[in-house]
Amino acid sequence: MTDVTPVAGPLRLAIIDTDSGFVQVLTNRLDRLGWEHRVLSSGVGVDRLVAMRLGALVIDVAVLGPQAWDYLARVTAALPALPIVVCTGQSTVAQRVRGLRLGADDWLTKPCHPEELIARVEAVSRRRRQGDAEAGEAITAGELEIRPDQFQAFANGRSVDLTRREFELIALLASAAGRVLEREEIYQRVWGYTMAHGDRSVDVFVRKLRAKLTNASPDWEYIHTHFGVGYRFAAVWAGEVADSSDAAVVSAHAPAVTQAPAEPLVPSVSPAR
Amino acid sequence: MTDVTPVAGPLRLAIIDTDSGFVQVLTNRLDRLGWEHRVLSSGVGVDRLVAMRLGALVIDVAVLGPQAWDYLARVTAALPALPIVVCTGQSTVAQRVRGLRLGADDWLTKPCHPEELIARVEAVSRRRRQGDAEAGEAITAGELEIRPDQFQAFANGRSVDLTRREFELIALLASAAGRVLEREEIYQRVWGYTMAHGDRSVDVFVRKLRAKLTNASPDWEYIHTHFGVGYRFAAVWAGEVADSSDAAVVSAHAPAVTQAPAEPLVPSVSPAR
DNA sequence: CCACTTGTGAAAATCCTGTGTCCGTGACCG
DNA sequence: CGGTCACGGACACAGGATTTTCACAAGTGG
Repeated sequence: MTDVTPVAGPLRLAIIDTDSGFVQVLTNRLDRLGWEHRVLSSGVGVDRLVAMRLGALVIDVAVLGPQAWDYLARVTAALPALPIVVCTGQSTVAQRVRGLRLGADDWLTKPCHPEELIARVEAVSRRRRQGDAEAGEAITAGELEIRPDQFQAFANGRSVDLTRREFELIALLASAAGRVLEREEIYQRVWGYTMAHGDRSVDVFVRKLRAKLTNASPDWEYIHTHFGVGYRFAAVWAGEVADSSDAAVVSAHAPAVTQAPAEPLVPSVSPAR
Repeated sequence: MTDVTPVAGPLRLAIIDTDSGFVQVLTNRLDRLGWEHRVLSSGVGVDRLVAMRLGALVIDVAVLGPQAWDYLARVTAALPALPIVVCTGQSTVAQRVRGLRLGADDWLTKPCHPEELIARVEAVSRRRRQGDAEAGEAITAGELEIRPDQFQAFANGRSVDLTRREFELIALLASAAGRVLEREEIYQRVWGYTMAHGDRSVDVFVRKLRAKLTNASPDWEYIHTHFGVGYRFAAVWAGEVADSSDAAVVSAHAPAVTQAPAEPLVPSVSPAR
């Protein structure tokens, strides 16, 4: 059996710390692991953090002084999905509890071994990724095949020519296995940070996706809108549209019948090769 | 400032430890928090753990002796979604790294403050819920199935075509499992803010719901009015109503627990009971 | 019978999503 | 270095879908 759930791949992480000795040792280790990293000597704006598209953040709250709590709160508010490991000197139980409650995922006391820090970052990241479909497994639904290994979807063997964002969006929806996903959740998991009020990005990308999908696989509908909620992925055959008769009949009282045929079509996951 | 993502509610957790003093202090604190807990003095079979439907597991690997690693591996293999916090005495960096790589989410060294342990359990659980499908389980009553993952209710497999508010209302009522809910409370929990005096929104939505439900499942009544109080959800068979009298009387007052299986508590929400 | 509550139907006010267009950025190319 | 292009993101608008509000009718309890 699988004994260890490996972290999918090298992480990109930022380290906010000024302890040069510690940072030196740590970055050496990270280099050997092939992890991208960036060392910051002070709290940078949340916007900057967002732009870095981090996989995890390691932070010594001592660097931030009295504003540490506030900073931590702002980061976790803007990037709820970002794993945060606090690694700092002596601290009281109350401080640790406060940090953890504010959204930190782990709190490690210096001096500490870089290997342990890395293991903790991995442990936290592992949790975050879980829930997403295992990377590397193709998802098939209708005429569509979504291949994470290629960052691309195919319809009848031909590439749908999705951009990165488009691919991530369709992959997320498809991996949700028929569940309705709210815009907030979609945004947070694809874009990585909290959606600003009134942001229509998700809608816009859904439109782009639908356009490309309709083009590549005209007889199927894949992304369904749930008014006031969000979107749901499901492959539905839409080749024969009998709009003339039956639709009119029930339109007055039974609007539900629109999707009468056994709809709960869940995408099937097939093992990647 | 402010928002600390709170753990949704009390967790159910198991503690594998033999240190009676520590366990005593910890369980006291847990009781005050209202968390369900169970103390085990040795590693129980993985099947037993599965049956407990835990929200988290706290474990002192010292209790397990040399088989600790193997046990940890088996647990994480069987319950990859279960948050695990190791809380044990002195350990080496290598041991901690091994434990974390094996799937433990956190590793805390005794002696430790129960509050910190709790904060760490919360931190880990917070992550888990984020990744996991946070949608609760479906609720079934009469011909009706309420599916939180779809933001929709189904009657005999067909969608009832509820709007978001309608869905939230029926979901709230149904999850109250037969309790009468006052309008104020309903409004507060569905709309999110306090009801203005004279607002009839709840009534209006109940009416819309009844219309759609009657349409989708004519032989059942689901929402019952309690004059001067509020509404109550309960599936009641109303197919053949003997017009005489007794039948009507019964339907009006009977507790009518045609609910799903027998669960005194909420019908069926995921890990909670 | 009176004072209140709740059920109804429809109009009015809002909110939501689909769509088209425009703009800044960064990669690529001549 | 300037021009082009693909992309991601920001708006604005329009057509619907949904939610609120209102005025009344109907029902309940004392």
